[in-house]
Amino acid sequence: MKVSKEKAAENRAAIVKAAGRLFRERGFDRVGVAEITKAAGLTHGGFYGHFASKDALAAEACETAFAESLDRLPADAASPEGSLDAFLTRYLSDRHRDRPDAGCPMAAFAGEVARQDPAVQERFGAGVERFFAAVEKRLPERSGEGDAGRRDRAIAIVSALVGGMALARATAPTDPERSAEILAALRRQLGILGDGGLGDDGA
Amino acid sequence: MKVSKEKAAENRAAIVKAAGRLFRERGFDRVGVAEITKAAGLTHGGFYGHFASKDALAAEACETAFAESLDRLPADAASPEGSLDAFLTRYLSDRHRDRPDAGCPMAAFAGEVARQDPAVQERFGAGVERFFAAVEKRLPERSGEGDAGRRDRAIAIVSALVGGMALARATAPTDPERSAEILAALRRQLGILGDGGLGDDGA
DNA sequence: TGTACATCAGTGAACGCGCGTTCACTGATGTAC
DNA sequence: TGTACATCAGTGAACGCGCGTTCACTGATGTAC
Repeated sequence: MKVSKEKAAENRAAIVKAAGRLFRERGFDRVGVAEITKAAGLTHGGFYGHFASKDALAAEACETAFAESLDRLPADAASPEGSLDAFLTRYLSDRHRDRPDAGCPMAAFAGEVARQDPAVQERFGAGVERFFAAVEKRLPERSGEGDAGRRDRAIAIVSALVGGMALARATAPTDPERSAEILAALRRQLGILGDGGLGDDGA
Repeated sequence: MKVSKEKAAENRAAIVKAAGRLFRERGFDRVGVAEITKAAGLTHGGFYGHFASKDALAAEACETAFAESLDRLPADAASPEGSLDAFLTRYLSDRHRDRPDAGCPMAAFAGEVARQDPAVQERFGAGVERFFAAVEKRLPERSGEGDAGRRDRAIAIVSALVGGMALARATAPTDPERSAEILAALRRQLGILGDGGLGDDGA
C-alpha cells in the first residue's frame, strides 16, 4: 500500500535511526536488513526503494550517528556542560560503556571500518576529524605550546578514549572489575591531561 | 587418508596459526572455516576432528596471537630492544598499521570481542592484563608516584595505542595523511609520556 | 468540489550464495601377533 | 622382522540456515479533468 510522501520520509529516517542503533550495538556484519526495517516498523521488501544497498545505509547511519554524538556537546566550550571535563566524564561513564547503541561511533565502529565500503570510511573519517577538532577546541592553553602541540594532545586524548572504551567493553562481560578499572584509570589520567598534563610542567 | 600423529599435530598448529593471521586481518566474522583450513593446506572436513567449533578455534587463535605478540618483547626491560621506547616506536609504525595480520590482537579484536563467545573474551582479557603489566614494568619511575599511579599510566598508554591504531587503520584507505598524522601525534605525545610525562613535572 | 486513474511506497515470497557443521568414505598409520 | 587388520586424520559432498537482493503484486495517494 502506498503511503504519503511525508510518511515515507519518516519511514526512511526511522530506518537510518534504527540502523545507527543496531550497527553500533552489534556491528555492521551482525545485523541484517530485515532486522533493521523491522525495528523501524516496516518489512524488508521496500528497503531498496530508499537505499541503493546495505552499504549505502551503513554510510548514512554512520554519518547520522556522528552528528547525533557531536550535537550532544554544547557548542559553548566555556559553559560547564560544554567543557572538556564534562565531556570526558560522560564519555568514560558506565552508562556509555553499557549503551554502545546510543554512544560514540568511533568506539563502536573503529575496528571494522577498514573492512567496510569506501562510503562508510569517508563518513567515518570526517566524523573523526570533527571529534579531534571538538576536543582541541576545549583543551586549556599551555604556555609555550603551539597549535601543533594542542592538536597532538587532542589526538592522543581521543585515541585513549576510543581504545579505552573498546577495551572496557571487551572485558565487561567476563571481567567487570578490570573493565571498571580501565575507565577509572582513564578518568584519573585524562583529568590531569585535560587540565594541562600529558608532558606539561604544571605551570 | 590417515596421517602420522606428529603430522596431525603440525596440521592443527597450522590451522591455529592461519586463523590467527586471518582473524586479525579481516575479523572473526568475515573469515570462514573453509578458508582457514585451506590456508593451512587442508580441507574443511577434518576441522571438527581438531576443534569443537569455530568459536573454540577463535579462542585458541586469540590466545596464540597474544603469546606471539608478547614474546616479541625482550624480557629485559633495561636493554634497548626491551625498552618502552622501542616498544612504542614499533607499535606506532606504518608497518604495524599495514600488517594487522601479524600485529597486536588488541588493536585487531577489541571492537568485536564483546560480541564473541565467552571463551574468546576470557583469553582476550588475560592478554590485555599481560599487556598492561608489560608496559607498567617498563615505565620509568616517577617521584612521588605509587604503584597505582604507574598502573593508571600503563592503562592510559595501552588505551591510546589500541585506539590510535584502530583509528589509523580505519582512516588509512580513504585519508592516508590523517592516518599518518594520528600515528605521528601519538609517537610525539607518548614519547614524552613514556619518559615521565602525562602529568609529570619533569623532575 | 468531485470523480477516475496513474503513480509508487510498502508487502511478502522467492532467488542465489556462503556459511558452520555433519557424515559416509578413504587409505596411510601403527599395533597385535 | 614380517604380515593382517583396526584405527582414525583427512576428504569432499551434502545439510540447513540466514543473508542481501529482486520482483510481482497491492492499495492508498495525489493529480488531471
